[in-house]
Order: sequence, then structure tokens, then C-alpha cells
Amino acid sequence: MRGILSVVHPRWNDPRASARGRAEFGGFPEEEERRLAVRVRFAPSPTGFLHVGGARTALFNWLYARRAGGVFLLRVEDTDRARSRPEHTRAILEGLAWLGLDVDEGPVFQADGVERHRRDALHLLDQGAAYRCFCSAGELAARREEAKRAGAGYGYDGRCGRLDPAVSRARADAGEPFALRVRVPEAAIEWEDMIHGPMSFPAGSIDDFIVLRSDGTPVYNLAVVSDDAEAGITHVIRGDDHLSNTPKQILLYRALGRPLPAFGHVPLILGPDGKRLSKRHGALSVLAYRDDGYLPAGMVNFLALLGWSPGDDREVFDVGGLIGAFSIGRVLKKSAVFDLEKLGWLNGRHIADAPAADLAAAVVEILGRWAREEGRDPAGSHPGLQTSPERLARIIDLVKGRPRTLPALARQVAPFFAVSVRYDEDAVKRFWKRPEETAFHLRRLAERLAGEAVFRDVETLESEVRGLAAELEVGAGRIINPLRVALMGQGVSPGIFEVLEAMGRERVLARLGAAVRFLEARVATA
RNA sequence: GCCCCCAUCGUCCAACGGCUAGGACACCACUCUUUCAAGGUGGAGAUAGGGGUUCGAUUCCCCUUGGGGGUACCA
Repeated sequence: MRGILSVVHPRWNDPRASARGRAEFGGFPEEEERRLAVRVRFAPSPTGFLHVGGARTALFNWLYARRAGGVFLLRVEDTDRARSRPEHTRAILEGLAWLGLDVDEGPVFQADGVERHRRDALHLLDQGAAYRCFCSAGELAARREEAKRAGAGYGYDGRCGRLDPAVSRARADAGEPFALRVRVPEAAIEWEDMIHGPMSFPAGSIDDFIVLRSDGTPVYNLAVVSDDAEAGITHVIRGDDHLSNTPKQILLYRALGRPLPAFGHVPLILGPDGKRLSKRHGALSVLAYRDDGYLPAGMVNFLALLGWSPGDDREVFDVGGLIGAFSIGRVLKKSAVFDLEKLGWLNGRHIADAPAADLAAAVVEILGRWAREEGRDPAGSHPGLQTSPERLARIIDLVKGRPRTLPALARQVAPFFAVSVRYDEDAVKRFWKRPEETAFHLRRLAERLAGEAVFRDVETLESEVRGLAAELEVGAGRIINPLRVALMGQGVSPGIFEVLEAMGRERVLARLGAAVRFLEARVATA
């Protein structure tokens, strides 16, 4: 598993970025020095896929690193042996890779550091910052239960901390099991959060907490601090849910004599019901969005705008633009609701902005998949799709302004290559209401268009269609809308004259013929 | 129970303590008499409540309410 993602990507190197970064880095005095060697990390546990909340945390870290020309490190927190799975690690790496969040160092695995964690815990004991606690888990649970019944909250009372050191040692030497607990000083703990500003936990609000279990395994808070210190992390940017871990970790940094990083706690992402995002809310994994046909650029743009804004009205950003505009100081304190509609809109903008060449492969893949799902030959059902890339590019450029997802794009491209189209039910109902009349119109149009040797000039095609409408004394829409259904099989398309031109004479005439036959069959059975 | 965090349109974001609280998504209407899932124009829509401080609070302070996180020999 080690080295799954050892690829080192070229560092982002915009000189402008670091020059502007100086002024916009959040405004804390020590910021100036720190930015010289920014090292941030994303530290997911491999207990599930990369969900959108984690992805955004990763993105903010990554943007911060790229903006500062720093290092983005990935650490997999796999110390929960029961729930950690290698395939989850894989999925997380895949998710990051899809989003384009290239990792500079790692992945490193937290489990590899247990010896160091243990050493650090013992060091704490030596320094007197921690003490042996002989209370068993069962006793603790019983006391907690009792306190709860009495209507009070329970915090560890520190009784083992008051043991005579000699007694403590003697009991340990006698083989009595113990955990290691940190002696929390009677003082408020404060720090300047990059996002929340001044933070303060009053003295007495934190109990003596365990750093090393009686089985010798380290507890999370210690492992994190040990790992972050070891890796030289300068800025810890993580979810809001870690806010109340921070004072404990600050204590550990101090006790261990390691330099304190800056902390920034980004708010959580909520579901549409205002509750913390969960499986009930549908797709959680970023890879599910990939599979639904969202672009990484769209997803990244959307995620970045969840809890952050550049401070002006800009909304559509490419990745480089985000790097240039990002500042941790502008990240909001309040949690944001995931809005699928806006993701769709943004993704549509990115599809419209994408070069056709970048979209082509996805279109080919999707149309091929659809063909296979229907038991057809992928190559045979869309001739030319793969063999004429210039034509495909031209078609994509023609249609890419409307769709919001890749499948929607493929659906617009399909009629230009398909041997035949299937008629969308709603479109038929709406635009082919009068089969007899429509069949007649389309037949007349086919005759007229057959007179054009080649479909080259959009204006000529337009005047043919409008000419027919005038001749038949009907509004142009009476011809155009049914024509759209005949050609596209759907009620949506680019401007119809562009469609005629792009589709070409032969295919247009064939499709008109098919539509006429379809409509006449309807008339006959009606 | 205790500790911490948070609070501007339905949603995402703006607003040195100072113009009629602005933009985007979604919604509605109109428009492009060529569709809409595209574009354009317009509309409706918010400072949670109550106290202060101030000439003046979205902005600063306090309380209430609501939401979230923590309070583990989970991460």
C-alpha cells in the first residue's frame, strides 16, 4: 500500500501569488514567518470513502499550500484497526487524484508511528506532565454512570494524579495495569484560530485525559500531535469538529516541547435539512459525483465556494484562479448547506468553458457504455464518433453550452452520430401533436432541403426553412420545433440551423424520412 | 449537566460602525415570436428575538432562542 501515490507534481509557481499572499494571509503577526515554509496536511481515517466534507477540508489545505508555495502532506490515520480498510485508503487517494489535489508528501500512515507515540507518552510521564492511572475502564464507566444518575456531568477527578510517586511506581512494578493520563494545568488555554479568531477554554473545563491506553496503544490526540510535530506541520487546517480537541493538543505540544502550529478550523458541511451531511442525503463520496458526470473543476469550484468567497462577485473559477484568490482568513465560521442545484449550474459553466478535446473522451465513453447496456455495438451505433475527432470536437463545441453534466452533454452529441434517434416521449407529446400535418410539413421540408447539394451555409438553410413556413402560411416555429424532434429526438438543441448544418445533408434527409414514416404510422393507427 | 463554536433572502456568498442591505443558485414573469436544460430583462425574497453602547448598529457587548461539536482506555 505504501507509495500508492508517490507522484510528485510540479509545484505551483506563480510569483504573483506569493507577493499578494503576503498581504492577505490572515493578518496574524506570526504569519509572516510561517509562510516561509508552509507545511499542511490532510489526515483522513480510512474508514470510508472521501466524502464531500473531507474533500473540502483537503481542498482548503491544498489551496493554502499551493498559494504559499508550501507542502501538502497526506497522512492516513489508520490507528482504528477495527474500522480501517486498505480499500478505503485507495478510495481516498482516488478521490484526491480525481479532484486534482496532488500530494507532495505521503501518504504516511499513522500506525507506522506507534513506537514514537509511545515514546512521547513515556516522555510525558518522565517529565511529570502525565501520570499513571490505575482506574480500570469498568470503574470509570461506573462512576460516569453514577454521576449521570445524579444529574451531573462526569469528569475524571484526578485521583491517580494525587498518588504518591513512589506508590505509583510500586504498583506499576507489581504488574498492575495502568494508562497514562495528562495532568491538565489549572489555567485557561487560548489560541488565535486562523478562522475563528481568538479562542479560549477556561481553566477547569478540561479533565486529565488519557494519552496511552493500558494496553500500551496511543490515543488519538497524542498520535496527532506526535505526527504533526514530527512532520513539521506549520498549519493545522481541519474540521470544526476538532475545535474542542485543540486545547488538549496544545497542552501536548507544550509538554513535548514542540513548536505550536497555527490552527484553523473550517466549518462543517450540512445536508439540505440543516443536519450534518450523512448517507441520507444521497451521494457523499466525491467519486459518486465523478460517476454522475461532474467535472473535477466544477466540483472543486463548488467546494471552494462552500464557506469561502473571494470577497467580490466572482463565482466561476478555474483551479489556478482559486489558488490565486484563496485566503484562509476569508473562510467563514458558519457551516454551509450542500446545494446540488448550484453544483449543477457551476458544472454547466465548466462544461461550457472546457475545450472540446477535454470533453471528447468522456462523451465517447458514455455513449459506448449506453450502447453496450442496450446490447448494441458501441462502434456501430455511433459511426465516426471515434474516427473523426475533429467532427466530434465541432459538435461538442456546438452543444456544450447547455448541459450541466457529462451524460447530458453526451445526450446532445449522440444524435449527430447515431444511426437513428429514438424520440423522447415528452418531446413527441409536445411538438408532434398533429402527426398528419407535421408529417406533411416535414415531407415538404425534406423535398426542399434535398435541393441543396451540400449543407454548408447556415443562412441558406435558414431561408429554406423560413421560406417553407411562408409558403405554407404557418409560423416558423410550427416547422422548427417538430424538425428539432425529428433530428434530435428531443426537445432541446442548439439553434436549429446550426444543427442542420452540423448534422449534414445525408443524415438530415434520412432522419426526416424516418420521422415522416413514424408520424404516418401514427396517423394510420390512430 | 458542563465546556466550546455558530446565526444576513429557501440555499451559497457580499456589505472600514454610515447611501433604498448587494451578487449568485433556485423560483416567478417577460423576452429571444427557434426549443431549453442556454442567453437577456424584470420580480418576489433576509439581518432569529430582546436588551444595551453609539448621533447612527448586519457590524461592538449582554441575555434568550435555535443549530452544531465536545465532554471515551473512538478517530
